[in-house]
Amino acid sequence: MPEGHTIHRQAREQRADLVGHVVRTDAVQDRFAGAAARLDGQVLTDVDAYGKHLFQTWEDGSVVHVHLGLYGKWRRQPVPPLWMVGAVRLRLVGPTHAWDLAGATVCALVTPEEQERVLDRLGPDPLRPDADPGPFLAKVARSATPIGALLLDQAAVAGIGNVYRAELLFTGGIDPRRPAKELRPHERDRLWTEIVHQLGLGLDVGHIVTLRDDELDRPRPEVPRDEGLYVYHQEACRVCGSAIRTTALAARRIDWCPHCQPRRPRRTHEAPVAPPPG
DNA sequence: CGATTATGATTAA
DNA sequence: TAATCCTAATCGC
Repeated sequence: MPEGHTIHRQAREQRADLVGHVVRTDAVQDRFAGAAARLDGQVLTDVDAYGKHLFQTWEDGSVVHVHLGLYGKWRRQPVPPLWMVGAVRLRLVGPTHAWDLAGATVCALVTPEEQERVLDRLGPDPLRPDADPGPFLAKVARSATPIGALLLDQAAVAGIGNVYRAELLFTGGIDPRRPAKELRPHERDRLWTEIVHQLGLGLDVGHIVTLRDDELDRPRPEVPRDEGLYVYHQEACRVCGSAIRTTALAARRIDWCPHCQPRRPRRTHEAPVAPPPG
């Protein structure tokens, strides 16, 4: 179940396996049979990821657009491919490895213009080196939407999913229910830094692992946990032990620590206390 | 073996 | 907000 880091990882692996090679295709599901037949025997010239969207560019200029959605999966196996799991919609067979696609929300043959239209709808992708945080920061500063909902809006920032939004707000120390525009400038900037850092870590490691700065140089505490997460589907906060709270935001569950993510930003330096009147 | 849940997103109401 | 697309793992009976 993929967020942006997964898609970028798969794009990287497909580039290594398939780009520059003649690819044989095979479509098990009828709905994509025609497209697959057209691609069969062509050289795959590029694979690239934007947010959660994957684009494969082929020799004749056509583009395969894939969005895995909630259930979609790419499966990689050696050549010749021996097994087939589920309803495989598209099979790409390269010189050494084959890639099977199943369950994707989107698998379509598009033109470069249609690809551009998809990209136009996306906010900056933190996993792309040229990502410009400007539009994201401006949206946060302007929007009354809860920040926890805005992080799932792919037009605001591309590639964040339900696990990352919860974890990023934890490492950023922000209550997900706070209206975006009420974040302080340093919290906005910090949030973008966290997004770039944590998704980049996920891309390198191959799965979601969030790390707060203060734990970077420290062995992680031996607390039972799923996949090294701070709050998502956790019962107690790994840092302070508080009971994790859960609610729905943008129609998805979100978990947060009421102590590490206070509703009001905690002041680094307490304001001078005014002498009591009278 | 059926019900439930899931790292997504669009469309209709 | 709800229904829908569609796959797979997990859990309860």
